[in-house]
Amino acid sequence: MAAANLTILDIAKEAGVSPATVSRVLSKHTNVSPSTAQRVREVVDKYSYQPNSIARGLLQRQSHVLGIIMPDIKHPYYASVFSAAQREAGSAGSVVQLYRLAYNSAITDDFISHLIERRLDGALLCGGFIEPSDPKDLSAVLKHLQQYMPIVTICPPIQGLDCVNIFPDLEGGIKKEVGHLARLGHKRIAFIGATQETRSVGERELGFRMEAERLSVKPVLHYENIHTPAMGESSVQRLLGSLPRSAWPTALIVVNDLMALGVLKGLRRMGLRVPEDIAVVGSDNQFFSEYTDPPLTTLDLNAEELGQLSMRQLLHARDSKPASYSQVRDPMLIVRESCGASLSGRTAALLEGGVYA
Amino acid sequence: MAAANLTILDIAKEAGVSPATVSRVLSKHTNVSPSTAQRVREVVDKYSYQPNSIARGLLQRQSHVLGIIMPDIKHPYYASVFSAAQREAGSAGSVVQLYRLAYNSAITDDFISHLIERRLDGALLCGGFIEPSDPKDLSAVLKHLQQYMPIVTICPPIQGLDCVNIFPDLEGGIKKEVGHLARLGHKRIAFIGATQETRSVGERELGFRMEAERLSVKPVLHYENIHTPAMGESSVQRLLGSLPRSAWPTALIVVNDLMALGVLKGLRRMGLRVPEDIAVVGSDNQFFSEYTDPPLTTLDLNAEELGQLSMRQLLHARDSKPASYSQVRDPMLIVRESCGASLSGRTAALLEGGVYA
DNA sequence: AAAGGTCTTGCAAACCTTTTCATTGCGTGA
DNA sequence: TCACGCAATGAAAAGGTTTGCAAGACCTTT
Repeated sequence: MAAANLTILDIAKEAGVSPATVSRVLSKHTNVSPSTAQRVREVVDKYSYQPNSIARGLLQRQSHVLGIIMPDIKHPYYASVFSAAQREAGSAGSVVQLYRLAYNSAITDDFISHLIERRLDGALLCGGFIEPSDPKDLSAVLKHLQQYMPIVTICPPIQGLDCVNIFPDLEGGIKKEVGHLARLGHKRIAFIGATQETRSVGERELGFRMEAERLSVKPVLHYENIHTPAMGESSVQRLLGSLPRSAWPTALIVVNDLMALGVLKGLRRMGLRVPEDIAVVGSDNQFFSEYTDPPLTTLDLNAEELGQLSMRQLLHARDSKPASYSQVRDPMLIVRESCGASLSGRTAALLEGGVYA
Repeated sequence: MAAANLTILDIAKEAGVSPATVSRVLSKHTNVSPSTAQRVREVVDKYSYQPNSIARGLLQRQSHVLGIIMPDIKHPYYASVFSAAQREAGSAGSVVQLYRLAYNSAITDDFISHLIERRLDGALLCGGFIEPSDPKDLSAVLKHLQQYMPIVTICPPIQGLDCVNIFPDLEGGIKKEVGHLARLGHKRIAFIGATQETRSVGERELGFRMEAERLSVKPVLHYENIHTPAMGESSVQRLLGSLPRSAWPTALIVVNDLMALGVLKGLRRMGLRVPEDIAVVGSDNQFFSEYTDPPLTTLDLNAEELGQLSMRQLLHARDSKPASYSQVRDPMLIVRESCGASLSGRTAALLEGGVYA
């Protein structure tokens, strides 16, 4: 297949110079006379020679390949992170590889081995990794990986692991939502979570519990196995079905907008109006959230910024530049119509420091 | 960073054998005595040694890396294709890299050079690439790439290019939709397209025109620049705004479900009911299409199958196995409520050979 | 007992590039 | 004119693995 497989040696011979000179012309053209450079370039063009980046990588100990680990590229959140990270890497002349780590599977040594074997320049770990039975396992495994390449995590901080971590403050975000709903008069609020991404769901739940207590709002928790729209649809039916109407929550906080999409449909099927009968808010603003009926009040996590920033940090770390830092991003409340704040929306949004869109 | 950087030589020395033997133990353990193998494996485990796949790649002329070229991983269609392709590659022990080729940019020699430089094992080209001014350019550029690696395309077939091509029959798909709508009594149907993905939109438009003529349905064409939900929203307002009410189409075929999402919102904003006032159908069933209000009648392109199949073909080609073939997939009409067939839906769906979901 | 196998292992080449070091040639300042 | 510095170039090593070839060891068969 690789029919035209000529090497730097062939080019050198044809141009009547040494391979070293060709290499110099092709990379940083230092100390090579214009006439020679010209001649070499002509031969290179003539045969449209492409240096073999594998050989280069071997010598330079840099593959210019970054790994991105995430559970599901089809999830819009991950797609956004990935897209931004890819772009950032690309503009630095590097390329990204996707490694899938399923939602409910721990990071095994085998998995790590794959990454090491590839001699990646760095790894971006994105996703609320399941906390293994012994929390030390996770950091131990990742520390092993760290001996080979820099890593940056986009998930709730991992205890005992020293690396750049960039993640939104989910706990604070949910508090904003609870506060917003409480201010609209809701006294009984339910949280519909998913047991899948243990750690990121946990942060949200914590924020929910704390703020609910602080504001004397009665919390109702409900969990489903996975977070798909279908699960959202069935979960809301199950939740409300299990409660006497008098005990129904008046507002629903859904762990992510994908499930909220299903929740909205479930409520529609039950003949309930949103937000008149029950308010619904999501929690990770996706492209479709603006187009649901009614448009979904939610939290913007700024996934693109997360991806770009973390990749930038990873590249810095690879080039052993300093400036590595960890930081927590502040999610922004986006008030739309599903929370019932339409009339006083602008005011309410202002109170939470969010926007009314 | 790569602190623990020991080589096969170190392992060989420690185990008291030659590097060749270590290599043999680690790969296909052919002809190596059990006791030696045991000893080597112990040392490997002790130091948790990982062979350098870069060095291996150099020698074997196989990188075990496949490239996937697409315009936008955030688009659910591409995400699905990518996801399935990644999975398929992964189960064959290979890894995928994403290369982004923006919607409106042609495949340049520079771009191709990048791929060649990386010495990929193959490339998957996914997306309705803009036909360059001279159609021969495209196939010429790709033929150049083909000299270095096998390629598989997931787009309308490219004239003059001999490679495996897997793509749904968009033309036929739209015909099914037109037929379906005509059967429901629609006489004036509009097609809302996007000028972005010239070739795949073109196929759809062709099917639309042909079938509209055959069935004596009056077609109305309308184009927008890019296909985002926002564009869908504004486009439908512009389309209807430009026509006297008496000339309004009674049904809208939207080039993809992302835009249809916006169209639905635009109609809602104009106070029009779907499907009572105007019917809407999409054309590439996405995860959210089932959850719109009303649920969207659309065409299922089976993106996952596309991704899996094409990657499988690519891997076959890499291993120079025969069985390469091109094929056109038949999109399936999914009748939901937005087309107004809810009552006779099951029947109508049957007529088109689709499903009623 | 000799000849011929089979199994195991090591040697060394090969993969293709980059980079250090040395060499050559030329110009310049003393 | 001599010595010195600098620009341009080449030779060769290095990077880590795989694999063809050959050799050695051990066993079987006649």
